[in-house]
Amino acid sequence: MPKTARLTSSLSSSQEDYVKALYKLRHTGHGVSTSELAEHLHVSAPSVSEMFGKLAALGLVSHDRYRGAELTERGEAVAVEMIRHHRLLEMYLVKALGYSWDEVHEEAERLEHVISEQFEERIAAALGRPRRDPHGDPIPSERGDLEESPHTPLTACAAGDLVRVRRVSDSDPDKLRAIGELGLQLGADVEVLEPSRYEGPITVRLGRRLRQIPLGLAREVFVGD
Amino acid sequence: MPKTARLTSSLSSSQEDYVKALYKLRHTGHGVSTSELAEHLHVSAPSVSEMFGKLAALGLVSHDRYRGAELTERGEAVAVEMIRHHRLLEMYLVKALGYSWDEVHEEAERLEHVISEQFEERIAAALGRPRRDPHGDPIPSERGDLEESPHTPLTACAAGDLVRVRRVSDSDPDKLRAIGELGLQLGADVEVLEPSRYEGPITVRLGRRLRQIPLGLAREVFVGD
DNA sequence: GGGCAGTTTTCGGCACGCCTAAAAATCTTA
DNA sequence: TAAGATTTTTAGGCGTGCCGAAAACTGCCC
Repeated sequence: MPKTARLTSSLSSSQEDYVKALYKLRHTGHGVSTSELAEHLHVSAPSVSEMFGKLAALGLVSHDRYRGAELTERGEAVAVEMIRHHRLLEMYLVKALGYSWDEVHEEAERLEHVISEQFEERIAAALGRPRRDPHGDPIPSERGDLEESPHTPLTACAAGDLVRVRRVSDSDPDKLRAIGELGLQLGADVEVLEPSRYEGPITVRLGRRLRQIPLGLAREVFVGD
Repeated sequence: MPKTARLTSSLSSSQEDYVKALYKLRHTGHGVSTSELAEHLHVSAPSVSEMFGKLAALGLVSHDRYRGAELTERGEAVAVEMIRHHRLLEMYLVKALGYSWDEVHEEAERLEHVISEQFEERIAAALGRPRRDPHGDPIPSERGDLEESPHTPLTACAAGDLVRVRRVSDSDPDKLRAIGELGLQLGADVEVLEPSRYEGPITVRLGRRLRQIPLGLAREVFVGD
């Protein structure tokens, strides 16, 4: 049985970005709308409409005209492969090259489109095949299995809750940096002293220190036990 | 004094490839010809002609119509920056990720266009700021200084010469692999027993072993003392 | 110095990925 | 359910990087 060629062969960076975005937005009931994807990728609706056609022709997307698009099984496999690249790269940049968690996204975003399977394999091996990236997001296995991300936001905690930081949203580098400076590293133990009131900050205990976590940051932090 | 922005900002991968090629072929007396560059890059002459215009408009190239093109000082700085990226990446792939010297070129070729200055700096630091890449080619300094490559081919040696392998041409991965398998690593001590006769192999002593080096491989190996 | 070979540039065209404006379809709601 | 609002698609255009064919130029040789 010949080893499967990389799924992403012959896709352009743009196409890969569309596939990734479709995966990220897939929650949306039945298909991702043109305008939703356009906003997410900062392109116009016609650009998305056009790309839907191309990706459908490639068999990566099923497109109900005027309704929305969804990844096919093959499209999903491509997306998961891209996510594996991205998260492994982020982990490698942090662990091997000393990047901070707010610096990795942009670099990984560019690298993920050009690395070979060999590169992927080598950094995975060098890292000891990690299961999570620096933000706590799960790294898909080589076979494409992908766990779910922790999803209880710190804002959902009640006074007295004892929780551990499990994941931070990687959407905004500035917020990531701020969260890091507050000491909310992955694995940090947090006791919630006072939940947010009137959109104000959450008061927590972190080790011996008390901290006020602005609501805007607390929403980016996800916890578990 | 503000730090100079990266010279390669806003250049496309193609443009960077043209600049690199112009640097590589620069020996050619007065300017590189359209057809020479076209052949080197596997594109048509019209494509090169067009790109000469664009690079000239960017101030990276000076173009004598119908005569040929040469890098300007700025163009040369861009080329050296690309070469620094490329050679640092090759070294990193070998030293940090276990690539062999015949596997690195292609990967570096793709990565060099997308890495940030931060990435460059981090891998340079991780490697201890190496002066040579895995093939023995000099790595330009951050300031753009570039030594010359060793250039005495093994084929120029006479019987009895005691030399050391200093550089191997990185142009052909297959030859590189073959050269490695013969034991001609960088730094290897070689005694030339019998130079090539009638296009036949060169006989050398490598440690305790005698080796026949086919002429096609010997031409890729450069030596010094 | 004129012709001719070979090289270089111009011209017209194609695919890609993007855009705006306009047309078509769908959704909403009175 | 029909008009108006919204969304999506089509149409037409632009820049990049590539191509082949044709025109323009250079240089060499008689």
